[in-house]
Amino acid sequence: MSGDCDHHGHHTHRGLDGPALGRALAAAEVRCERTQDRLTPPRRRVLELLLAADAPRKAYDLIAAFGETGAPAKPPTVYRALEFLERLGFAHRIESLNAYVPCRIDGTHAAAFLICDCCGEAAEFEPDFAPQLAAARAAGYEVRAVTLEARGLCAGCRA
Amino acid sequence: MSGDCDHHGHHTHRGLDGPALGRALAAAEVRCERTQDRLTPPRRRVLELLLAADAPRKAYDLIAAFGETGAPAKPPTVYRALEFLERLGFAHRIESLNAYVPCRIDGTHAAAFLICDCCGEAAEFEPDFAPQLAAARAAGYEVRAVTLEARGLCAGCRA
DNA sequence: GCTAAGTGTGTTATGAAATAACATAACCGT
DNA sequence: ACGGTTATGTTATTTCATAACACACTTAGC
Repeated sequence: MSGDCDHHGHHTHRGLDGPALGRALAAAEVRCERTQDRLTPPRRRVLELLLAADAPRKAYDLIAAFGETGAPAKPPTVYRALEFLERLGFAHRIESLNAYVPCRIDGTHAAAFLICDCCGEAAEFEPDFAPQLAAARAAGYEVRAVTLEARGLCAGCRA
Repeated sequence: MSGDCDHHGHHTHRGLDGPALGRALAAAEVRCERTQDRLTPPRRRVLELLLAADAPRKAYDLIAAFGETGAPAKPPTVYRALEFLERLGFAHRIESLNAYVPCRIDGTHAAAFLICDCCGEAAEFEPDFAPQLAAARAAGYEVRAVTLEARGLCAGCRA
């Protein structure tokens, strides 16, 4: 599925680097300071890896890439960091991919993705969950978090 | 999360048994005959286990429960059956639970669930994905399947 | 009826994803 | 300094899922 797509050269790199990456990390620092949360080195490193990536990243990819010197991390290090980042809304887990992306929209407990089955890209979009939330309320549910994952083909891979 | 909920005795059993179970299986047979698909013994057995369950069922639970005599199945047997049942719309995988439920609504490639973090129940509801599909189209995506999973508390566990 | 293609199953083994459990260290209010 | 709380390091294990290959069943064409 991911990686199937080498029949086009259409992929814009979404990963951040250099100054843009630094700014994003700095912004995260600021947000954490405000809420008294601690963007510790392992958390910051995992966020950096997510922000720099062009596509959803698997936990074990992050584990392998964790050490700047090439040394891998231990799994709990990365899973704990991911848990923190998700909790604060800096990252999302894409369940149907077992992979993680940095949040690109900043809606805290709701996320929606368009996932291309051909090239593996996952585009986050602003979700309008009004009808679903209404249905949930009608059923007596108190909703705390919602995720939507749509699988299909992106514009580039359809062509 | 699942199983946390013994503070109420409010859970209606949703699992089918006896005649109702037989009718559901017979209906599945008919649907398969129409489309020239084969509801073979292992597929039928896994569907039966799902239909009889009161809650989402894990793959390895199904594996353990597979044999009528207590003998477990081999993992591929069950995973293949689940793949078939999902493909035909008889079952859904709930990604955030790594678990499976029988389809209770019969909308083929869309599914939406309200999942109670307290008691583990997963209620399927009729999804209205119009706003999300519109957003996808606007982004140039061709959507093939959508799933939505809302986590929270069911009416019983809120009380 | 034979046979070849396609589909489904049985089986062994392995790979991938996530967490349990416990020890150690850093932070922070008093 | 102290004790509570939060975070990390480390080992090991558990849970989830699939690869690979042999065998069996169905079925369409001959």
